[in-house]
Amino acid sequence: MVPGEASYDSADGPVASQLRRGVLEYCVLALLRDGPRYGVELLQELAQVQVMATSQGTIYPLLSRLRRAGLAETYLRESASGPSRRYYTLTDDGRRALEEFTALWPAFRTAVDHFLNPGDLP
Amino acid sequence: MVPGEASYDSADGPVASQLRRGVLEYCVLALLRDGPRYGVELLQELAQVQVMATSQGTIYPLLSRLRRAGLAETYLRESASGPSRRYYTLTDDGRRALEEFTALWPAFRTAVDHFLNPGDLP
DNA sequence: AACCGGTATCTTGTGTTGCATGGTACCTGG
DNA sequence: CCAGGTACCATGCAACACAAGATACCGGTT
Repeated sequence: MVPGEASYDSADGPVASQLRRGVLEYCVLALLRDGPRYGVELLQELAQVQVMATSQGTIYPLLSRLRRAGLAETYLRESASGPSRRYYTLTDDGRRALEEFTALWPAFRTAVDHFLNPGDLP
Repeated sequence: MVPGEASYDSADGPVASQLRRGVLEYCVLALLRDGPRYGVELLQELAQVQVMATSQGTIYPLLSRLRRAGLAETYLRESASGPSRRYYTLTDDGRRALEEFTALWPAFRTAVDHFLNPGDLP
């Protein structure tokens, strides 16, 4: 069985799924900026904003990528109730990647708005 | 040779490339909403907004998908200078898909802003 | 002790998608 | 007639979200 999926499942259409592509990674980096987090915890925090809700099958490969890419480091810590948790923290490279995205996002956001709403000249 | 690539090429990092995923399709639909367009013309209009600039290797498969999915229809029209152009127009399904995205986009936009900027309560 | 539900991590396989690369064809001007 | 611009399309690859499944630790109940 795969617990925790019933509550945190995405459950929205493929449009939102495609939107999450390439953005989810940086939302996770942003969450790590505020302190160490572990997998299921990240799932819960993402699910608080409906459109970002995702599943374990997405978050764990993503976290593995972050670690392989040197954007995050991990350590194990015992839990009061349940198995050990693997906490993720940002590296300097991770912080730089987040800043790169933060710098690019406004332009992208504006671009999509521009195409969606016809007629908006500076 | 592949002309037109030198000017309309993306030429930005992989971050922007990942951002375009799943959004490019709807930007194209939005452009088609304002009237029929053909491939190279779409490339030029997308390139006007730096971060959306893409290449023919992206736009033609995308347009084929739109047609197969029934979101767009096409017709051929001769050009005054050059080979015939394949113009794309929106179908009713295409208009619906665009509306679906338009309805979802603000929530998504806000969500990313929310994660990037810590501390923003309503 | 044995069992079970909850918590937690990880792997595998699939489908979609942006992109690089390359190929084909049409038209005009020198 | 042939070089260059315009335009379309196909192939192959890599990245990513997701579904589905496997494994394992814990505490409380039977």
